[in-house]
Amino acid sequence: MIATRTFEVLATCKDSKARRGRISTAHGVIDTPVFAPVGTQASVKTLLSEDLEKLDTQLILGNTYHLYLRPGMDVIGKAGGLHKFMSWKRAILTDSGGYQVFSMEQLRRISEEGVEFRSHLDGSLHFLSPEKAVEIQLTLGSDILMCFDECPPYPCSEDHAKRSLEITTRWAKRCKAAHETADRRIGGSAPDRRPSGSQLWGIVQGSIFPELRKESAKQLVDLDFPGYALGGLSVGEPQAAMHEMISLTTELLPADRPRYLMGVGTPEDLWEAVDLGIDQFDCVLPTRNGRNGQLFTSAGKLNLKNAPYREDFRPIDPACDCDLCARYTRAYLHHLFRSGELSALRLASLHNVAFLIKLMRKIRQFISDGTFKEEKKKFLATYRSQGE
RNA sequence: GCUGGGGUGGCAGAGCGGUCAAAUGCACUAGACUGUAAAUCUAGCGGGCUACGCCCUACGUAGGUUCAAAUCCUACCCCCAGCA
Repeated sequence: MIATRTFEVLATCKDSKARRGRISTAHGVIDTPVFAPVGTQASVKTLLSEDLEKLDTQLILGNTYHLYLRPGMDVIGKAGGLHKFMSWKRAILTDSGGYQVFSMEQLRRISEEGVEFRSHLDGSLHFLSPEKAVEIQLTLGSDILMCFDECPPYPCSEDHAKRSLEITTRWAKRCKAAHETADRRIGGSAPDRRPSGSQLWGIVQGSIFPELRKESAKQLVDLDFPGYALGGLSVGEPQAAMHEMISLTTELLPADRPRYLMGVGTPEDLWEAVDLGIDQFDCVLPTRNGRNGQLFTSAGKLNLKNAPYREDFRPIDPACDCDLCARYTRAYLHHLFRSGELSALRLASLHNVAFLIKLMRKIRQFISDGTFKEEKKKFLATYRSQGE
C-alpha cells in the first residue's frame, strides 16, 4: 500500500517505453527518469553537498558496506543519520553491499545465512545478512533501501546465475520482513528515524539468461516491492545483451513501480535504458572517469589529458551553457591534470555529474513534449565514442 | 695544480666482461574505467625492416685488450668534493 503512493507516472512516450514520473520520499520528490551520482562513503568524491544542490541533484547513493566499516554505525547513529552527517537534505538511496559481493570476490564467502567479508581496510571479519543490511540502512536513515543481493560476475554459468537469483529472492523476503518488523517496532519514535518513511526495493538478477531474468522478476514482483532494480548488469557483458535484459525485464515489472538500472552508465546507455522503460540510474562513471581525466561532451567523451588539448582554448563542451564551460577552457583543465592539481579532479567531476544531470532533465522534458525518440536520435548522431 | 669520486636513453638513476637497446622512477604517447578496495589501471616509449624475428646506431671523446666491452686498459675533454 505504501508502494502505490510512492510512485506516479506523469507521462509516457508513444513510440517507446520511456516514461516521466515522480517518486515521493521523506526527503523530497524525485523527478524521473533520474540519474544519481554515487557517494559511496558519505561523499560524492571531490564534491560537496552544496555543489550537488547547485546542480539540482535529486538523489545520491550511499553504501552500506563502506559506511558500516567506516565511520561505523555508532557514529552515523549519533550524527542522526547519513543526511545530517553529510549535510544532505534531499533523497538518499543506499546500496545494500550486494555489489561488494561482486567486486570483493577475493575477500568474501557466501552462505545461505549471508556473506562473510574480510574488511579491505584492516582485514577484520564481518558478516552481512539481509537483516543486518536492512538494519544498517535504517540506521543510515536511507530513503530508498536496497535488498541485500548476490550480484554475480560476468561471465557467469547458467547454474551459478540460477542459484544466485534464487538466493537473492530468499534474501529479498528476509529483507522485506526485517524492514516491516522495524517499521512496526520504531514506527512511533522520532519522525526522522521512522522507517515507515523509507522504502525497500527488490533487485532482479539472472545474469544474461532471459529465462532466469524472467524468473527473477516474477519472484520479486510476487513479493510486491515499491520499486524494482535491475542488478548484475554493466559488469562486462555485451551491450546488446544488457539491452535485451532490460527490455524483457521492464516488460514484466509493474507499470506503477519505478525501475532502477543499477550501475549505469554512459550517456548512450542512459538514452537506451530510458527508451526501454528505466526510471532511475546511478553510476560512478561521471566521478571516476572525471578524476581520470575523461570528460563528457555533447560530441562525445574527451580524454582531456591528451596532447591535442594542450592549446585547446575552447570550453569543455562548446554546446553546454553551464558555469564551468563558460569559464574554464580545455587547455586549463589539461594543464591542471598534467600538473596534478586537485582542482582538476573537482572540476572534471563537477562537469561530468552536471552533464548527466542536465541530460536527464532534458530527457524528462522530451518525454513530456513527446519528442523523446527524435531527440534521442539527434543526440546519438552527434555523440561519438571519442569526441573532438 | 694535487688527491679522490664521477660522466649511461628527455631527466633522475641501476648495471660494472657475454643472458643489455640497457632495471626502476619521472616525463612523454595512447587506451581503459558503468550499484567506487580506483586522484586508478594497462600498453607503448633509439632508428629501420620482407616485423612472435632480423639489421643498424647507441652508455663523455678517441684508441686499445678480448671470440665478446656500458662494463677492462691508455690518452684526452668535462663535472663534483677536499687540499693547495
